[in-house]
Amino acid sequence: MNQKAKLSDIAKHAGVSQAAVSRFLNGSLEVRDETRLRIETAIDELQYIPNQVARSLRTQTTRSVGIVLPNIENPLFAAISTGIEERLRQEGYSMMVLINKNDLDLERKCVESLLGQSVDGVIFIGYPNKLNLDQDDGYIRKLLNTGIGVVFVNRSFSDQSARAGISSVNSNYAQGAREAIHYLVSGGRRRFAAIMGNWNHPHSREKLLGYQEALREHDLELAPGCLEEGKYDFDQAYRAAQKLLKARPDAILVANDLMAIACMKALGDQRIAVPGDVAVIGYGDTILCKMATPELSSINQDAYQLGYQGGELLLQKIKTKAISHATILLPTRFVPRQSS
Amino acid sequence: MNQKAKLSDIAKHAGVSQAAVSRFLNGSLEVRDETRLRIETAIDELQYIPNQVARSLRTQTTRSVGIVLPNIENPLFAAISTGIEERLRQEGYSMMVLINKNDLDLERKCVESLLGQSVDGVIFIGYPNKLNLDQDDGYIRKLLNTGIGVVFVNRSFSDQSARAGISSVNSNYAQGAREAIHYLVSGGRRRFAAIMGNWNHPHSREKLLGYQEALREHDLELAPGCLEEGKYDFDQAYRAAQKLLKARPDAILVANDLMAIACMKALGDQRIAVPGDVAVIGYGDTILCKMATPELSSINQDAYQLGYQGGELLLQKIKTKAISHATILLPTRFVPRQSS
DNA sequence: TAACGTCAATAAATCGATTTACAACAGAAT
DNA sequence: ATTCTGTTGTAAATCGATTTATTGACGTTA
Repeated sequence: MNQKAKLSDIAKHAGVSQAAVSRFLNGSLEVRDETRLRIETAIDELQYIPNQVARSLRTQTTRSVGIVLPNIENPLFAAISTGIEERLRQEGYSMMVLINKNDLDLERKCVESLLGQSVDGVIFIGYPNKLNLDQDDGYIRKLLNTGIGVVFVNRSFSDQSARAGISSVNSNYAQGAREAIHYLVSGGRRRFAAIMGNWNHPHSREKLLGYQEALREHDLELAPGCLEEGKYDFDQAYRAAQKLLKARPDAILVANDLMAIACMKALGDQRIAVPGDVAVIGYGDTILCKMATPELSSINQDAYQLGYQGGELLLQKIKTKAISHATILLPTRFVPRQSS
Repeated sequence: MNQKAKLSDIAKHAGVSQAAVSRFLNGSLEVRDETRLRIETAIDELQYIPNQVARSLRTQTTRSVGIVLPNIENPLFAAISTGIEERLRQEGYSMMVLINKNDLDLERKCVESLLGQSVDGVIFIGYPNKLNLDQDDGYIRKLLNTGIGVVFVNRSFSDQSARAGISSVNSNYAQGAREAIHYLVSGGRRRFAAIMGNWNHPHSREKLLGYQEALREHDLELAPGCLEEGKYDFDQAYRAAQKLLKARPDAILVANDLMAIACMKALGDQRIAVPGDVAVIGYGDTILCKMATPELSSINQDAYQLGYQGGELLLQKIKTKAISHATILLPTRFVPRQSS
């Protein structure tokens, strides 16, 4: 276990001052060719790697950001994280991943931990399901008060007052939802039903609003008994589909692909043909769509891009120290496949 | 944007020395009740949060570890990461996630970055596909030389000499594979075929060896033309399945669940009944199994536990500074469902 | 009362970088 | 030769905590 070299060792070995080495490393000011050469060989020979901790202490910047999300196993969040990582790595930032398990108390602890670590920014992904409006954003405001950048990706604001200073990237959920309805109606479907996520989940509501709005344009509506809550869970969605069938719909809109597949399974088990008798539309256009039989029509949401843009917004905030905020709304689009 | 309080502010505000505050925070030595009280109120009033960067510089320990993995979107890796995060959070460690994209050069850069950040340990998950044996573990040895803990999770050693000092947690891939064969044979299956991942992928080989070993015990074997490479890809697996059908197998073993579903789709498209004509077995026992129709038999691998144990091993290494290494092999087991 | 031991509090050094203020030295202009 | 400019190098301060060595207060014992 060899001792790691530090900057003063390099300076001594190269016969120059520490400041010279530091300037060389950061390129802030020029150094003479000869000096540069000696420093370079010294760094090479001693295998010097700058100590980022010491650097952070002095510069008050860590080149690291925190990512807070409900869980990594949700493919949507995983894809968003990938996009973020890609953009951040391009600029040499690294990312600390904290999991809030959909629990606001845990999220508060994550934020406190991040405050101690002096990250340069924080990205919140997704919306904690277990939601108490009153306890929400005290810690988020505290975060903002320290002046570090905050970005929401695929997350709505519970409290509008917190919006100040927070940039966000979200999907235009209603848009793709409307497209799907128009497609189905022009294909002759008339009796619509829907399986949504959680009633109080903002994105679930947006999707639903999109469906309803487009239906109204065609003088149609979701009849009573044609709306169920699937809680984003496979088994619950299966049961929800069974209930919906009593209303004899000819098209079922489902808030994500996983539940849509559960729905198709329920239909199959009842010998109901897809798309013959009933069309099924998922949401997210994930890899699951291709796997299903018949292949699942869905609404595409570019998760990677969501993350990439989120990373971009955060970097801008960090670099410009801007107090203002940007709001990006990425498009969604209907992707027809065999199930419709 | 209020200035954050630092330790010296607390000391001044409470009328004590910095050392007293530090001792109070770390509980290393006792402080008088009265002093303790004054410090506590000072911390409370000034909303003090210790600066982890300064602390790290002084103590030479960051309470953070690096996680290096090919990508987050693979459900196996995501589940492993979740297990790691859980165990690390229990001890107050946080995790930096670096993605190597299956590229050893990128992985080297990840490691260099981690060296600069002075993480207390590094966990490598999974095996980089693009593999050049000669260039492999220079940087891993460098990592070991600095004395920080290294743990492999679900990753084999390319170079046995590097094994010294590295702890590892892996699945006993062959075991579950053998179980599956025994089950199928006792169910009357005789003509076996397999779709593996990549030929040179260590885990793929382990699974295959398990299959072959168990087949030999029954005086059976994988006939020529009954082995295809699916590259862990849906479409390739679909084509691989089509080819295999020429050999008229009555059971197909597939190296992961995704490819197994592709295989079932290929069978369905040829009007071959599962499990009537052919049994299909996946690997991983992921959420996909329940989604498939018929539900997919698979071999369970406890990914979360893999990660949790990996975190545990790393923590032990960090705390004891042990040079020795532990090797954990977790069991896998066959889970029969409708497809067999 | 002097001497001693205990215990809590303090002042100052330290971790490894960056950065400020200043010195040294070169070459150009006077 | 002297002064001025502009460049490059240096010493020392700094970031915010921990930790060592030391002091000081207090109680006990001889």
